[in-house]
Amino acid sequence: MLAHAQASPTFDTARASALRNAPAPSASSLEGHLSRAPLRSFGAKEHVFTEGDPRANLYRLESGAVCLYKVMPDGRRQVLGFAYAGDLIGLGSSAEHQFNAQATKNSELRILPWSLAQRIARTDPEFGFKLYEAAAQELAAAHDLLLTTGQRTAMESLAAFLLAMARRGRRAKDGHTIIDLPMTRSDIGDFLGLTIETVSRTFTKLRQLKIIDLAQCTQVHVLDMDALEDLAQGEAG
Amino acid sequence: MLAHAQASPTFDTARASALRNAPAPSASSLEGHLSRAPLRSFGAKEHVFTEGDPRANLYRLESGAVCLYKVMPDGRRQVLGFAYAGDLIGLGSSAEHQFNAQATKNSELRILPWSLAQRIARTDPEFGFKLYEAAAQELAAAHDLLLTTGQRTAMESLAAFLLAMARRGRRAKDGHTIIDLPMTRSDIGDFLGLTIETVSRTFTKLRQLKIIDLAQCTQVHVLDMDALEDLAQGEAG
DNA sequence: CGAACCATTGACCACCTTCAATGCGAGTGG
DNA sequence: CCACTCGCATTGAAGGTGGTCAATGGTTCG
Repeated sequence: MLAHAQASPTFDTARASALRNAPAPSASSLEGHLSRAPLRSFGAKEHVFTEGDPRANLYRLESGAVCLYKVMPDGRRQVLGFAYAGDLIGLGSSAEHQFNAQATKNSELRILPWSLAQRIARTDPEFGFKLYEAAAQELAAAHDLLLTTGQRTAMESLAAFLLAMARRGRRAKDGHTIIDLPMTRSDIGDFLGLTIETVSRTFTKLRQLKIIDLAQCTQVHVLDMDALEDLAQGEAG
Repeated sequence: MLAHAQASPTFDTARASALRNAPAPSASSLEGHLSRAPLRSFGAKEHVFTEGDPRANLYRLESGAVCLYKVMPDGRRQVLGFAYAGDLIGLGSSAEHQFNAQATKNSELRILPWSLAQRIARTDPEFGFKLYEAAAQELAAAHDLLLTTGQRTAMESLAAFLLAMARRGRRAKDGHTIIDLPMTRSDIGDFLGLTIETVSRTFTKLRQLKIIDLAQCTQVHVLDMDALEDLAQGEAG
């Protein structure tokens, strides 16, 4: 019998936390090169790149937030994740980007041309391995999201999502956690594979269950963290 | 206005094709080390590793097929992908495996301890970059699957899945493609986020629409490839 | 031959979507 | 200052897609 370890509902969209968690805090080669790379600003709603663009650069988000998504011909959208400060953007193996990256607010990114990156990778053994760790981190996040879109109900999805956001926000106040949601209901819906109406209704249900409280629609107070965790794992009715 | 490039319904589960497509056919370092790594056999239904196991080894599948999946506490299962000969298994950034890998038939895998891999990566610049490319390839597959589980209908999902399988099988006969499905309806369902009943019913509908024909339940004849492609992109009723 | 597993089909129903109306807040211009 | 608009969130009603439960048939294996 297979020992089913708990599937952790992390959605850890921290794309380069492998980097941040590096055992050696001495500036890694990737870190070193990136910190010297030129900085560019993007306005809210501006695209860093779109699907089909040549994959010319590796980016690191310095400030702001970026939404990664795919679209179908009829406009249906799947959000793949959100990037925050410190995250690498533009990892991939093909010649062209396979998804879109759009700043959700004013953002600053460091830009490292892939041509240069490949040159570095050829001489610096650590560099390629750092890239690998960042990609593997993203892969784990994608796998977590797959569990949600494929198996979880709307309630379970939103609970798992809120837990993941709580884990990166972690602003505690008078006992219970406060979560800031720097994205719209539409972003959340397209992330979880739900409509905005379902997202909104599920927020309402969570409020009625006294599990969360909504100060504004962008700020969630977690009243019962245990219940939220049970919900995310499908252990509640 | 954003130029919406066609979202390619690939599901390219070929995990290490970055490797196979390497421009230099000269044995890469990864290739070289792996070809010298010890070989181990796994019987059908045997697990290569399970979620929570220490991530001790990097594997390459030499023959057979391996199913990668996550499970929820109540038994719901999400298949993340299928690995075939040549694919790398066991990529990740955490200390423990975050999903299960189960041989679906008798399989042989080469085993390279991560401790050794990290030592190689420290000296061989190409090695880490190859790992990165393999991880990025898997990431793209996961993103494609997300589009399916998150946005596509059952019909669209199955069409996209069949197209992806056709792309890797490609056995043509008297004009139309033949697809072999080396997995059960349950595997397909858990992959696409559907139940086996829905998968079965959707196969039946595709047959009634004269888009496919089912010789056996494991062999699909594609009668109308264009219609299948339209379906996968949501461009048909 | 029986057992076990898998696939198919049917009936029913629940969850989520769709369509629609309302409310709310920010930004803009009269 | 206020009316207007626009975008976003919420809520309601109706409908459909896919899930659940159940029965049947086919295939493989012991």
